[in-house]
Amino acid sequence: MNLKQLSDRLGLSQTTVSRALNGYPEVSEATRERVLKAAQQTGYKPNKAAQRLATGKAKSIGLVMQSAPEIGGDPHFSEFLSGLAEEAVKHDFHFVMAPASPDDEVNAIKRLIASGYVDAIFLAHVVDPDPRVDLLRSSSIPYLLHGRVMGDTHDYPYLDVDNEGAFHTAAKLLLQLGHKRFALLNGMERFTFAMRRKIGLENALADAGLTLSPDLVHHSVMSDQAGFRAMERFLAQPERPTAVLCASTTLALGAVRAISKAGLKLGKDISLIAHDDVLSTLRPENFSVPLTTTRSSLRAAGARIGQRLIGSLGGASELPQQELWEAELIVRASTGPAPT
Amino acid sequence: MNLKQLSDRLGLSQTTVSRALNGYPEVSEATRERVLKAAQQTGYKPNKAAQRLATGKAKSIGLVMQSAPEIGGDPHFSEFLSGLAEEAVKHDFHFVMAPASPDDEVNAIKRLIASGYVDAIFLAHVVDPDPRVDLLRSSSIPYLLHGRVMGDTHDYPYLDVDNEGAFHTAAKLLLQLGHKRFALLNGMERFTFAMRRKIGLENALADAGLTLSPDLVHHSVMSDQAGFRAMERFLAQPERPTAVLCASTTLALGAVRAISKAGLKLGKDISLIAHDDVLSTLRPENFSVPLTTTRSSLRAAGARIGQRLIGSLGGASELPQQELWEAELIVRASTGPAPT
DNA sequence: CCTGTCCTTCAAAGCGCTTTGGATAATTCT
DNA sequence: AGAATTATCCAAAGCGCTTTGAAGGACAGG
Repeated sequence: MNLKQLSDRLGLSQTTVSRALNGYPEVSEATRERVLKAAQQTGYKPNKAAQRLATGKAKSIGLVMQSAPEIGGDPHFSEFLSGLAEEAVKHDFHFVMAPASPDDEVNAIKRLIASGYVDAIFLAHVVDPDPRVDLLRSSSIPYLLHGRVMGDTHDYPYLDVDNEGAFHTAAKLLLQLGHKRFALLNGMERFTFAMRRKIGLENALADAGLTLSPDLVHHSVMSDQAGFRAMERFLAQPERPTAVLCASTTLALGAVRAISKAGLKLGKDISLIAHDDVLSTLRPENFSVPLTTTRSSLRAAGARIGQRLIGSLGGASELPQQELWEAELIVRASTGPAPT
Repeated sequence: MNLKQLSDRLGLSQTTVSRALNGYPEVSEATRERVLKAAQQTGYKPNKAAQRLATGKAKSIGLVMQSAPEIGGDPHFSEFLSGLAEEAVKHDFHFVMAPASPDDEVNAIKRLIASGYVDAIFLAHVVDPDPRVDLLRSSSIPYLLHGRVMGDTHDYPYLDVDNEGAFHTAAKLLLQLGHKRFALLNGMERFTFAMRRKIGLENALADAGLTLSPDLVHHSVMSDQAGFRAMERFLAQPERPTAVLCASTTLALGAVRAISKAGLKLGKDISLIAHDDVLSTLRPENFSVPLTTTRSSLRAAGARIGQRLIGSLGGASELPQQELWEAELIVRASTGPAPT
């Protein structure tokens, strides 16, 4: 069933039917109702591709999804997506996901833009420098980043968590508790969120006249397994750390396991603070020793990004708009005074 | 840059340019090269919406994503997606994801089909009866299920794991070890995968003249938290179970925590077998006591589904095709003889 | 030199929708 | 009553692509 068939059946023109369906005022209430009813009965749904072609709008936002055999699914990704979806479903938007191998992301974005399938583009996992951001900046399609590049040029729209501040605060708490030897369990080095977290920690240490030993810094994907291995390595050092900052609860899971395996008590022999993205399947308060965390909901970020992206399409101001969310420091049992 | 502009610039007709680009034989090699080069230089990318409108094909597969404020991100979902993406990226396919609230999924599928945006549809989280499956069956769009409805009418294409067999086997192992009192930590009751797992366990017990106590069955979302709570409840029973079957490693995570909190030793006081979807962030071999599991990779299933779906569009046989994957039983340290 | 073939290219129609610029009929104003 | 609005509705163009049917040119054979 298409527009033509529907209008033939009603004895009306396509114009009128289209207008009736889309709420234009130039049709009488009587015919509008007639049209609506017929559309309902016949199950008529407009063809989006045609709509898109005619209007240039399609109520869809595009995102490229990194895909490679060695990259597994990321719970952070789906947590974020569920927030985005929550907002999208309210406005009848959908997503177009273009999978791309890591070295082909720029092209994937180009294709996405040119495809005419999407009204706006979302981008995450910002690196520095980031060619994808440059591309988006020079294109005319609306977009929004989750995260930002390094440096102070803030002429592009983003939403980011204050990662530097979060780890700075966390480190300060540990310093106040008397800790001197710190370790960092971080995400992949190339991501700016990881860079900023490291900087936050380093600055806090510098303020206290301390430095971060390169041997006590680990960068990797954020899996349970990676956390375990890295923590085992840390503990094997001649002078082992008494304070650990951890970029995610999944990493913390492994780290905690390594700690108890070594016979150490969390919150006593060793203190740990993890960043908590509020993953629905893994809560820091449910760890055997509840985790002190810097918290910022990934899902909420997704929802907010959806809101802004969809809002900007509705004709809201086009100004580059930035948003920086502070993470909450939540003290639980995994932190305590430095052992003497 | 569109086709018309490109062809004007080349002094050729749109027809010729289109044919050159799409590899038709009716153009001379000389002009084909000229066209290809120009397309490259100008960065011409065909508009997918127009292509779709003209051909009816769009190299895209659709999926609806359940979204509700109370549903968080699901690591299983993203693990599966990464498999699907792996295959899609090979064939330059993309996904169209329509988020829908749980009570609106049928409509979301209808919209997806009518939208003209997708060539095929993928569906997961099968329930029974499942109106979405009925809809797909009666529509003419190619589709594929991950999972299947209950009953023996197998006239629709699916790929499923033999959940019943997996839990049957797992239960048998525990029975051989002398266990008599079983508990089940399952996924949501409405999903057929959960139903089948329960049946597998019940049948194995029945063969041994045992029954499953309703007090020792728990259905919920598969989160760490849910696993913890349920296991605590199980352990509080007057006669506590000595064997536990667990529908996922995330549930097992919480369950194991409850067990150690109660001062019990896994693999000794209590045995546990979990189903392992091979989530990249949570490996059963890395649990403090490595977990005995029934294993079946979700990511592999995603890749296989992508392969079949994309293949069927390429004109392969349209026969309803079924596939049932056996899960591997992998014995590790979380299972041991029943305590006497 | 003319005709029949093949090779290459093109004009135009069509995919299903929106939207511009009228046209017609109903209503109001003078 | 006739003129000026206003309320409804419509024909046709256009979005960017593919594809059908046909035309023009080159080349061989008669």
